[in-house]
Amino acid sequence: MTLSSKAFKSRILQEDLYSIPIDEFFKTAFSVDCVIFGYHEGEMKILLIQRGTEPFENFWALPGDLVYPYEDLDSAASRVLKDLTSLTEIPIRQVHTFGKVDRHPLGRVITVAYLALVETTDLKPLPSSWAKQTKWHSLKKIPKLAFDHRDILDESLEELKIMVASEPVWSKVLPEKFTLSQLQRFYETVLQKKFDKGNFRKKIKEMKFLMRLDEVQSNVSHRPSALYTIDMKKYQDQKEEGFELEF
Amino acid sequence: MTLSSKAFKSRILQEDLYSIPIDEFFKTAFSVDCVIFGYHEGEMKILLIQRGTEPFENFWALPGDLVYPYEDLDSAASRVLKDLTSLTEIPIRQVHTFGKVDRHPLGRVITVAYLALVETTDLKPLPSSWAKQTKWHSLKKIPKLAFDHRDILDESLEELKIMVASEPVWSKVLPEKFTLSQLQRFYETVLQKKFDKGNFRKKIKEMKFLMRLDEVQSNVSHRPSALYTIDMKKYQDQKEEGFELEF
DNA sequence: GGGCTAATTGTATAAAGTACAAAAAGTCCC
DNA sequence: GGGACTTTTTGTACTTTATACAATTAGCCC
Repeated sequence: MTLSSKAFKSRILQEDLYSIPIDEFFKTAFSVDCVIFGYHEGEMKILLIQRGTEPFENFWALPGDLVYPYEDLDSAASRVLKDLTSLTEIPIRQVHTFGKVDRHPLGRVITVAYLALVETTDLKPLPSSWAKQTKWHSLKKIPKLAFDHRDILDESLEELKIMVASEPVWSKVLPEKFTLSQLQRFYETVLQKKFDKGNFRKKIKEMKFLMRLDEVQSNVSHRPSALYTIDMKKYQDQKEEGFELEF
Repeated sequence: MTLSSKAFKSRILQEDLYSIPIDEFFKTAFSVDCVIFGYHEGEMKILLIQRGTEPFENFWALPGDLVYPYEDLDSAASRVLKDLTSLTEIPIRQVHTFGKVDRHPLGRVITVAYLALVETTDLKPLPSSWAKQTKWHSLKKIPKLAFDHRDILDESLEELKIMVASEPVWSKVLPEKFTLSQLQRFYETVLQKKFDKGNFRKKIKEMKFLMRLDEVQSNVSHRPSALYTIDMKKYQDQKEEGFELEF
């Protein structure tokens, strides 16, 4: 990273190959967009910002930002998430890169989509110069979005559905100690599908890192449920063998 | 796409937010790299080029190129594939985007990885100023690769394994009319796993777009096999319902 | 025709998935 | 304290799917 801009550009390009002027290659901007899913008690939402500038002024859009020159892609996505929710330590997942020439009306902007799953309540609204407001929207009632953000959202939701089969993505949205009914409700919300109670718990127990505690719910007007938690060590083990449930 | 470079840059950036000089954002280059799998009769290979320039001169690397200013991402990947193999109409699949700050020793280069699957024999070697040679390498004997290309290869192979469960990716590497044994051999090669003959054909027939023809092999010194082909219309139908086999 | 090889079909068993019911353990209310 | 109520938890009978393996078939070769 010590070359001058000009030297870097011409060496990267191996210039003799191209008749296009070098600088044309560097009019492309690179951004990340985050699909931040918010889950709370059977409701899935998504965090959107309302744009404060053209293009698409006043439209709702996925939060995103340009990638800084000395910033890893993943870090950029984590930064966007943190700026909006103050949350760190949230796992994020790259979904897809969207690079159609005309996806941004002002010029060439290639964007890498990331997804994250957090508790809905964790939001600290943080309007800024580029966003009039920030708001959770129910997944069932998404407004028309700016750019190709609707495609990005759809693809991210598909990815989330795939992820729940092999990863405890719910670890950040369920309480530290949770019941199997809470877990079932999460799966039913994500996959939009009802499960039989008995059969669900048979299946979910193939996740051997589910640890039953010697503790039960209190203050519920019915038989109290046993509480479970994740054994992260056992999860790592099972992850290495590779496992995947079918729902 | 009508703004001047300067106007575009500053508007994209919504400049008041940043203390980093605008031009710093445009020293990032982005490229596509193609993992071109070549299959032929039970052997899986991969197409590599030997670099003719620094960095990593003489190292083997995945073929790739910068994305042109007015070129879709997918088109860039198709172009790289076509330049090397003369093949068009080959489906390609985006795998992942690699964007670590230090992945390229000369500067910031973000690369989007694509995979394609073609017949090994289709190669037309095409050395150029940036590549000393182009060669198929057996998947079992990959040399040390330039940059982070080994990671890219590994991830693409995983993606290919996932794809064969729900897509007839083999349509371009098996003859137009093929036998179920040829198909089984393909799956065994990709998944590195042997299957029982009878059970494999029971399972594979869940792909309802497999059409048995009224035609058999000839000139084989054993019972001739029935020939099959793909019914693309039925494939589209089944694709919409969504299906996925387990291997 | 008999031998050879791989294709194709079938079958018996094991494992997994599904639907449904019974028993258990709390609270609530009288 | 006892019965009603609710949800958890366990179990069971049944169906479907997966697995291992054997029997039959259809061509070529000699």
